[in-house]
Amino acid sequence: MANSSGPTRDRIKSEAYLLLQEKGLAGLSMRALADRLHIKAPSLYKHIGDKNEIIADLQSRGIAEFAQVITKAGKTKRAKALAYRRWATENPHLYEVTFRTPLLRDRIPTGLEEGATQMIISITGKDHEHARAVWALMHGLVDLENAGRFPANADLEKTWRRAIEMID
Amino acid sequence: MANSSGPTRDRIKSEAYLLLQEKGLAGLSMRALADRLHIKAPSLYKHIGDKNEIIADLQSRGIAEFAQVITKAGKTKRAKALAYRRWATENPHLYEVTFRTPLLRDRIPTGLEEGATQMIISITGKDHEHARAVWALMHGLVDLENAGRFPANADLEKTWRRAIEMID
DNA sequence: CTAATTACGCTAACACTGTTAGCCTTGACG
DNA sequence: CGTCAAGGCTAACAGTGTTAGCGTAATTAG
Repeated sequence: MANSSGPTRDRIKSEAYLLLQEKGLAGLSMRALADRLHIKAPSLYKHIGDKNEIIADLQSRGIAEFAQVITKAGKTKRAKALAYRRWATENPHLYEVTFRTPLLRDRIPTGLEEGATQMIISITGKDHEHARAVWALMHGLVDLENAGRFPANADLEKTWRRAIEMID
Repeated sequence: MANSSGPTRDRIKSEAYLLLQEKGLAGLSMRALADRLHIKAPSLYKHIGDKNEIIADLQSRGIAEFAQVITKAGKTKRAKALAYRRWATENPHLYEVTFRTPLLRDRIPTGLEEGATQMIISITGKDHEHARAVWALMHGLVDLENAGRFPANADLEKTWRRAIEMID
């Protein structure tokens, strides 16, 4: 048929992003993605190599978005930390694929990961190791919260306040 | 056949534990588990309700083991923290199912989760919120390390030292 | 002791996953 | 105008958890 508006690689990846945000990582199947583009799943492979190419693209978008959000947040550590939490909470699926899924380093643009790391270091104002500990704290809080690890009656506002005290 | 040594529910769960430790969560399929017990996958359902019953049991074992290990570790915060890391690193699959998989609260013994929480609180010596932040820090470090999130040249010893400074 | 019931194997099947092989039509280009 | 690639398609494979239904061996009831 060679449809006049056949999905290009970019169109597929954009639609994957929307599908992820709506249905989550578990809902992001090749068939569901193909449905949205009004083609059949095997046809996707005329444009992309495999599903990991899509995952890698989503991770790239996630890292870039994340860097944007943190950079634009108020410049205190507290503001940055709360922006981290806010973004992660509002984009749980993107967070999952970006920070809870093995990073496909070979398939994301070079420098992207390093750039995000440098940004965190510039915020903490100290060395790599300190920055990593701070990142781990933020990530741990988000991860445990998103996984429903904290009891329902847990005071997360207060928990984050405590966490921010630790890094200040 | 009604095999004289037919697998009881407990035997299935124990074998699942071994299979998890050997092959990881992805390798823990009902068919692979059945193979080890020399039966076919559908026969498992004569003894257990569904796979989640197995997952819940593994989570229970994980929490119990974890509590044991941390309790028995030296009594300084530093010793406890290093024991946390050690256990997580040596049992990555059990850690994954216990702390990276949604907790099946309805199906684990009552009090088990709360007991583990109390233990952490007793170590930090402060309130629930502080304990949660400390836990999040440990978990975040382990999670990022296990997911290969830190660059290959990262000095993780130093990172943990920094983290321990934060909670002391 | 026999009859009935329960326990516990089995195979076949369903709906789902990512992915490959191979076919066919359409549009572009020499 | 013929050739060829682009990009659809269906059928299929191996894997996942799970259900239905069958058959037989062990246990229990009368």
